[in-house]
Amino acid sequence: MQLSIDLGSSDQPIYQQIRDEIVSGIASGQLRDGDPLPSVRTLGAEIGVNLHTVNKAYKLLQRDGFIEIQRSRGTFVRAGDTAKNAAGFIESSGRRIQALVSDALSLKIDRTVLHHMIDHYYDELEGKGS
Amino acid sequence: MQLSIDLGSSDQPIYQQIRDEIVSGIASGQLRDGDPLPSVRTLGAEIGVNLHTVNKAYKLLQRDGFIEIQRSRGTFVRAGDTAKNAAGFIESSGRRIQALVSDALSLKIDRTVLHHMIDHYYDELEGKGS
DNA sequence: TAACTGTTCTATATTATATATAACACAAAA
DNA sequence: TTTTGTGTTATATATAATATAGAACAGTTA
Repeated sequence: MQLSIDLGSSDQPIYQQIRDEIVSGIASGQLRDGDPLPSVRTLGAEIGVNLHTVNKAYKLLQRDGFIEIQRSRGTFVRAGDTAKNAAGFIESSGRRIQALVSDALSLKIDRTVLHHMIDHYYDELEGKGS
Repeated sequence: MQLSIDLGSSDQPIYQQIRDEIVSGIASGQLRDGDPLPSVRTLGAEIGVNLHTVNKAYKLLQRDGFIEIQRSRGTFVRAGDTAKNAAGFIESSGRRIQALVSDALSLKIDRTVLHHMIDHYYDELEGKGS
C-alpha cells in the first residue's frame, strides 16, 4: 500500500503529522494488520525528512500499540480487527460529525471547544478502563 | 465572574491553555458579552505566569474576535449573542459527543482521528464562507 | 497626582524540533 | 562469507518556540 503523507499545511511538528496520518490510515483501513511500513530511511527520503524524525513518529505509534517494531526486520501495522470496522466508522460517522460541526460553527463555537469535549470523554472512558 | 484556569495538566503551551479556557468560558456562557477580563498582570499573578504570556493569549483571542482590547482601559468579552446559545449547545451536545467517543474508543480509534475529522469539516464550512 | 491599563523593548534561559553524521547490532539475502 | 537493509544509539549542531524578567512608555481613570 502506498503511504501518502502531506507536510507543511499543518502547524504541528513533523513527527506528529506523520504519526497522525498513519493512525488515520489504520483507522480508515488503508493500512491493515500486518502491513509493512517503509523503513525510517525510506520514508524519510520520500517526504524529505530526517530519519530520526520518522523514527520519533514510529516510537509514538509503538507506544500506543498501533505498530510493532522488529529490530533489523522492519515495522508492521498492528491493528487487530480494528481496521476492518474503523473504515465503517468513518463512513458512518461523517454525517454525524458534519452535523455537529455545523451546529457549533453556526454558534461561532471554536473547534477547540469540540476538541476539548472529545478529550474530556476520552479521558473519562479511558480512566474507567485502567 | 471568577475565571478559573488550570495549568500543567496539558502538554500545550501556557498561552494556548489560557486562550482555550477563555474560549470555553465564552462558549459555555460563564463569560458573557461585555464581561471584563482580568488585566494581564492580575491574571498572570493569579495563575503564576508572566504578564507577557497572558498578553499573548489575549492577542490570539482578539485576533479571533472573542475579546476586545481597549488600550489603557482593559479587555472585554465580545461574544455577541453567541454565548447565550452556546451554553445550550454544550448541554445538548454532550450526549452526542459522548456516544461518538464511545463508538470510536470501542474501535480503538485515536482521538486525533476525531480531531482531524472535525477540523476537516470546519475547514470545509469556513472555506465556503470566505 | 496616583494608580492602573495595554504596549513595547531588550535580554536571557530553557525546551522542543529537526537535521547531520557516524557507528552499532542484528537479520536476511546474495 | 559478504552484502544489504533493518532499527538503534550516540554526539553535535542549528533553529524556533516558549517563558520569564525588568524597565519604560502612552493613555485612561479615580
